[in-house]
Amino acid sequence: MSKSVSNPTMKDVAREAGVALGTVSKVINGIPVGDSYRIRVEEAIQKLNYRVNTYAKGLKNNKTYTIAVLVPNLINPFFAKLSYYLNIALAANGYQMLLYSTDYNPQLEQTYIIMAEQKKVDGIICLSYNPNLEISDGVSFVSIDRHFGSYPCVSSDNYGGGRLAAQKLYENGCRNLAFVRIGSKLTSEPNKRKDGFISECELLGIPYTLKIVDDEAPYSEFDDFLHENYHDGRLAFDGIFCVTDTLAYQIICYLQKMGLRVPEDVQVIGFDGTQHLGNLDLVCSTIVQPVEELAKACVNLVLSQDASYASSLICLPTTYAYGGTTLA
Amino acid sequence: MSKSVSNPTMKDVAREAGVALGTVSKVINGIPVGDSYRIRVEEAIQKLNYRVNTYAKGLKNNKTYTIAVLVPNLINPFFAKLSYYLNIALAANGYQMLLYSTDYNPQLEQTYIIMAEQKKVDGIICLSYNPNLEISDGVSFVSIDRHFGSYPCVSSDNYGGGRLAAQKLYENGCRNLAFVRIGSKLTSEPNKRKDGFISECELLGIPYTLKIVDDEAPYSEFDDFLHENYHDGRLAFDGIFCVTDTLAYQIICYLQKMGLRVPEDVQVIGFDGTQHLGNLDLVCSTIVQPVEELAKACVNLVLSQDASYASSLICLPTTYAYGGTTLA
DNA sequence: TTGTATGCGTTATCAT
DNA sequence: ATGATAACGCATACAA
Repeated sequence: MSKSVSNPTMKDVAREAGVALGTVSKVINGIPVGDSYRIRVEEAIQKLNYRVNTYAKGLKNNKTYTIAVLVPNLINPFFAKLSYYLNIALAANGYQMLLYSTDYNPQLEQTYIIMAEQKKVDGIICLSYNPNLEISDGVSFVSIDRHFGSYPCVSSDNYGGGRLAAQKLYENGCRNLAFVRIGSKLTSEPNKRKDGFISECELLGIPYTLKIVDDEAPYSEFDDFLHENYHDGRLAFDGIFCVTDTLAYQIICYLQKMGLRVPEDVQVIGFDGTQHLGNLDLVCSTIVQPVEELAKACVNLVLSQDASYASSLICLPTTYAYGGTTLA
Repeated sequence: MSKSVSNPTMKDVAREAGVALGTVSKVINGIPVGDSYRIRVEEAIQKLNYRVNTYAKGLKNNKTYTIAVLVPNLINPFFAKLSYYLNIALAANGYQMLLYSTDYNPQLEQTYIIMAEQKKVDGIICLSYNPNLEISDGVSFVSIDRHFGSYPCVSSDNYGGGRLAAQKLYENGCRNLAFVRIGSKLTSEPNKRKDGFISECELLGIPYTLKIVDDEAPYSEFDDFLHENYHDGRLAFDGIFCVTDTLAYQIICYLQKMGLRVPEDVQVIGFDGTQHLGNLDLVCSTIVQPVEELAKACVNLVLSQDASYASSLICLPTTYAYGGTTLA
């Protein structure tokens, strides 16, 4: 009985305005109706504070104007920033965002994919390292940073970024480099940071050392690594490329504890472009991922059901930014 | 025709299994049916890769298992962390999260509220400073940090946090304090940080200075403020309480540029408990907001339609954490 | 131009 | 225990 009070429907609006159901629908969807009708309907909508029920609408249209976004978490500033720009890019296109935080848990990822499909989202944007994700046919799916079956993938130019890092260290006078990463063995786009780095080192003809530790290993392994390469007050390297800014931050702490000065004794470059507290200084000199453009690319892809993008890899250019841990 | 291929419905499952529609529904909802039936239905579901359409379900049940979350952005680590824990707390209750980033734009906030209502979410959790937000009757609404009409509000114990800051500075030997904030004039819970601070200073009988600058003012006003209180190589204060960690970070930069040592010459306390890069060291000594508990409280409130919580204010205790910018 | 009737996928109320 | 059917709120093809 009080149904009409708590949740007015189109029927209530029609009754209030004294018109037929179809007329109300037309007014709502901007289909021309007689002015006097339109005004009466609009007044009734105001009066009842009517809101269209997007569930009923979606049921009819098979369109929900909702995109699911799966990220590992929102604690990592890169994921947070990405989610933020995804939200904005989606909103600009009239879409809303269902956010799922997966904590890198493959089972959870699969669960969320299914939930999203059940919600009949118009597409899924997903940052996952899980190679076995199952996505139902016909779902518009875009992957970030990991190439997935026949789905399009958006990523920074990690290879180019790796080269750029080596090049910048070289330009700043480094002649003996190290690359450090904590690393998933899964093939994913960020792995190419190493490849690009190596390629550039060899092009430049300078020696380099790699230190890649297991996903589960403690950070202290890096401390050990540094000490192993520290003799007579000098580090074996004069430049270190870290696979992320977070790692760079750690490495810098270790270096400072060893009494080494950054950048005077060792220069350090990270990757991501992370800023302190979200919008202040850079954490370190870094290869910046174009997060806003990544987000836009994802949204464009997921919304354009253009099959010609299937299997394609969209690589966006990275840039170098000085953040105090290199000479320039 | 190929409808059944792209998006199988319960009807398709029923046909495939050779049972009636109602039987399928029962299997899906765990209502007991004959074993042989259940198995046939389950097989058909597998075979067709059937997914319930939550829109149709929501239409029937008036329940969507979706909560809308409105935050200003995900760039600020506090908001990001809050959203993260909200997501987790919601998931733990079987709810999904529609995230809206408002950029402090009141018009956008209102638009998103309406969108959320149209999506027939089961509730809204909102961090907004907009005093004029309109929420439809019957919508479960929880506010964070700002008390709103007759809706429940969840917040840290900002008053207690302010007192705690003054107290800790005093314990560490400070005898002349300053409070700085960049501040909305809107009444909101965080304003109580100042009140608590003042109250504690007066209790302790120590002098204090307030510097509250306009929302729109540049940060450099703080630099000016510091210089105005800097004479003969000494700052007038020996302890500064900053309304957020972000501001504390800035203040510390200014102090260091002036050649002052933190914490030897001046001690600084922030508010929030922000960590560098999301999960590493604290930015500064700080009053920590219990973000995870805040999130849980919001979720409990928004899900429990208990009217007795109307207008109530849930204040969660803050704690002090040493972060290197105080003596202890 | 306006009103009526049907169906979207699901659940729940009935008979069977 | 199972199967047929109405209803949820909306859009649309069609009739008036």
